[in-house]
Amino acid sequence: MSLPDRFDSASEPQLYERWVEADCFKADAARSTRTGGDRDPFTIVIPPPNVTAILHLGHALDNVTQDVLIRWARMRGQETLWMPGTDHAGIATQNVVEKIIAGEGKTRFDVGRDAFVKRTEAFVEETGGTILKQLRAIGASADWSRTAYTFSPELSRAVREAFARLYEKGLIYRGHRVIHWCPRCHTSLSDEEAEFQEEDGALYHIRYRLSALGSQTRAESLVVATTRPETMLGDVAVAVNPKDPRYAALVGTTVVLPILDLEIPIIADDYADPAFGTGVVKITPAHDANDFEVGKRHALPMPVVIDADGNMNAGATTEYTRVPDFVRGKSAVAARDLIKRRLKEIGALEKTESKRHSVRHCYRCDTVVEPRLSDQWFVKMAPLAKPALDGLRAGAMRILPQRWEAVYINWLEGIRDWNISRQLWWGHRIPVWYCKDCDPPYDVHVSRTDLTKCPHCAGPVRQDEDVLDTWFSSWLWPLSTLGWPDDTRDMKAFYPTDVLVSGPDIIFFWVARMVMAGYFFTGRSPYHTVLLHGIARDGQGRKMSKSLGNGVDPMEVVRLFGADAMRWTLVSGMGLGADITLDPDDLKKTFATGRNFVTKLWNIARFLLEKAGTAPVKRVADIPAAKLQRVDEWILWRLDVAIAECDAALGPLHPVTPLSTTDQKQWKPDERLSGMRLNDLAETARRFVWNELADWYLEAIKGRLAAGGEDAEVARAVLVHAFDGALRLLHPIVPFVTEAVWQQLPSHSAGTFLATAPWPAANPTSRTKRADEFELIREVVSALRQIRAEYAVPPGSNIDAIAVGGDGVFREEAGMVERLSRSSLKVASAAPTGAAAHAVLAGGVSLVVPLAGLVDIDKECARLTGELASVEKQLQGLEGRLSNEKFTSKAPPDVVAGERAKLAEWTTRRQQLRDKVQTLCGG
RNA sequence: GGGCGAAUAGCUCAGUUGGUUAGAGCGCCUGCCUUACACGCAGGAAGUCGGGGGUUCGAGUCCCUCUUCGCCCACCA
Repeated sequence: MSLPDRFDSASEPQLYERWVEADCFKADAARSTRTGGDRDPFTIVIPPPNVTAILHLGHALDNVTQDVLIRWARMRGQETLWMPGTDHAGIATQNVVEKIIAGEGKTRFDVGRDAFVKRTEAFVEETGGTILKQLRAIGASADWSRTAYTFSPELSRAVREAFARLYEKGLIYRGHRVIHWCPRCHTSLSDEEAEFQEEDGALYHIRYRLSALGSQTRAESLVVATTRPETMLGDVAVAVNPKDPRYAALVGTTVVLPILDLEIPIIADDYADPAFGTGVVKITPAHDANDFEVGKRHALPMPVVIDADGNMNAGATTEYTRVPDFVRGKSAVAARDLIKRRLKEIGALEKTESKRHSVRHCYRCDTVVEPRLSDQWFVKMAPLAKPALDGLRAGAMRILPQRWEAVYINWLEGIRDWNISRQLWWGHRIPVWYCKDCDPPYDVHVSRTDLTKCPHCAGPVRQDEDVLDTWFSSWLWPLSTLGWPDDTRDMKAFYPTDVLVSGPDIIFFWVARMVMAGYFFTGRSPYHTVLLHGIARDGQGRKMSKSLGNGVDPMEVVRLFGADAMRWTLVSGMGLGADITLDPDDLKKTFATGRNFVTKLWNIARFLLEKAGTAPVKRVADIPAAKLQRVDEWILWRLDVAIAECDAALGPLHPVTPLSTTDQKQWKPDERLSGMRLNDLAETARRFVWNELADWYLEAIKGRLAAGGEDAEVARAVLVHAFDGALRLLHPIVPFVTEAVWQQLPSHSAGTFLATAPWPAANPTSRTKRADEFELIREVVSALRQIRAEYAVPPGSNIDAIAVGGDGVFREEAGMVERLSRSSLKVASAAPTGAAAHAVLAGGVSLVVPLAGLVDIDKECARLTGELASVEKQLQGLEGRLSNEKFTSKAPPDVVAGERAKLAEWTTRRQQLRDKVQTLCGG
């Protein structure tokens, strides 16, 4: 039996198919302990990618992280569900289709609503879901039989139910106020969707002439500062602070709005900050959220001067008189220049100064958003935020890295109502019908089913034209994908879910809102752990993005090196929550780590199959301890160390301490920060399989395997066991190569998969005296190799080395030393020689290598002396601490005991070093 | 205006509650095509842990401060 030279990554899809055919990824609600089954559930819902998206590195990073956790949980014997699906992505998808239509010289309005929606459906049908296929290619072990879609009939039902319940509880209302409006997308946006960007702008100081000429002693004009002079056409007042003595006398009088020559009042309002500029602020209620509030307080008119396209016009229902001909129809940006020029001409422009300020942009198309007065549906958020805050504080949920908890808390504490109306066509139509014939309060009807006539007067009804914010369906995702609002088996078996993996950029959009929805609709947090990872950056540290074209294409990486190589590189290179930098210009170098590692695993398997064969092996547990060699005990011990460290890296699957306030569990403070360190898992497993199993164990048993007989059987059994254990630890990260190799092991039984094989358990007692002895042997061998390399002892010639240790402890291992160094190293005699000796000492066994003529004694002495000094220093510290009353009385007893033990250990070490220095340096 | 993060070997990054001589991968140097692997093996060089101050027996780790870069939040007229 032999394998090809390299793992063929082109075989990954076939492996994937076999998992799917064997239903390895399918979750069974009946097996969940919550429905009377015998396995604890473990659930992750995927952050649904946009249905038309194609896989980029950010997705890869996010989904590989989830897959590692999912595969780990599955091996831990959990009833594991990874819920896959896509998001209809209202605004994003609509934009894509609009762009296509634009290529035909048309707008969506030319096409018409019904035809446009049909067209978008067809587009999604045709191009959608590509990303799900790509997720398979990177090994994502999701339960595809449950694939969900936010716009499916089932999930749409959940959306309506959620809307109706919130409305019935008074948490959804229609609001008339200034919202963020994207003139390009032609829709309103939530606060979160209108992102700030720093820009260079200007602050224009405009002089408003006082019309109250009665008070002759005052200056006859006021100066207001604005970054948006074009909005002055919509000014209805200027405001000063009521406490500002400079203007107290002017309150109640009027100023003349330049250009329009309209008289507008001077009002007093706390909103005006005396310390800012001149302390006078112009009030444009229709085009500024703050001004709108002021306008409401003072019952001011709210003339609209900028239309839905962002041009200088009023809405159809408003008078045009405020927009003069010279700017009418011009864009706001163009109007700014024209207004500026006109103000200058009439001497009303006092001055212009440059100013850096933040301007809101549409998060989907980057257009500058326009504050706009309109009617929208809002969700009242404060009542929803409360339980989400309490839940985090009670430990029902944790966020890793923990620093994001402050961000989450800060946002929820200052939460504002959520505008959920979008003036789009692609999305869930708002389930509200209006009846013209009824009098209020019967004019608005929220319904779970489509209405064709008014439930009160049976007259004709008209459905709200708007659709819901995409995130209004997303925030229900952990519920809706499991069948909510019905009390389904999946809901019972898998809700609440366990971990949510995402990027910190959507904490507000999605993560926190899902928690709010979870508490509101079910009384429970939808998950107990939020794991936030970093973002992918290019070689220059720039965020990878489509627009910059600086991204690494994961599918290209898969094609070149295989999914495992990519997964390994990502997982091992990513600290908890840290960004990862990958150079898109040198994929070979960037992914060398993963590619090399996969090949190494493959080659260990080749060795095993060629040298140890495929004949059945004994279970290690059935081998009498006396038959084990030192190195066997050593590698078994090292395996247990690796398992324990991997377990520590991943932490607990879920919290176990009951939380009295709900039926959920809570994280205890000490476990709250533990686990989820996937890079530690990778590093620990790599060290074991490469630096211990391959570098030492494999080399050590070559002779034994070749010799055959009973001892060869022992070595075979231990080798298979140790490698099997390593493959289990590694499988969550590199599922393909480990599965391929694992199925070739002599211990494999037909029809079983590593994907569903049990996670190994560490035996805490496997460290033996003989295992420790092998540690010493490693040290000795390393020392000899060092000498050989440093002094260029030719491979063919001998080093006269002497083993000391009384009972010939090293005799059998000496042969191994010879093999390991691949030279003719000989153990010559059993007595130490001369003062010129380099000693490796430990545990009462020592080996002395005479170095006459080889070692630079001075150099070695300097090294030893330095080491001694540092040991002395450490001892001094320990002694100081232990003689400190405060420490010994206040520190926990086990800590003190630990320090005492350390002191003893270090004292011994100091003595050994002193002896060495004495011997070697003669003083 | 407020807050957060980053700065550790040539490069990309680990470094959990302070504690042995600060680690890994890639790159580099030396020697090896040794029958699993040159995508490899053995050995090696390379770090004032951003600067300064402080706490401590002991600081990459804790405190203060400064510098540079990045991110988030805010009614930045």
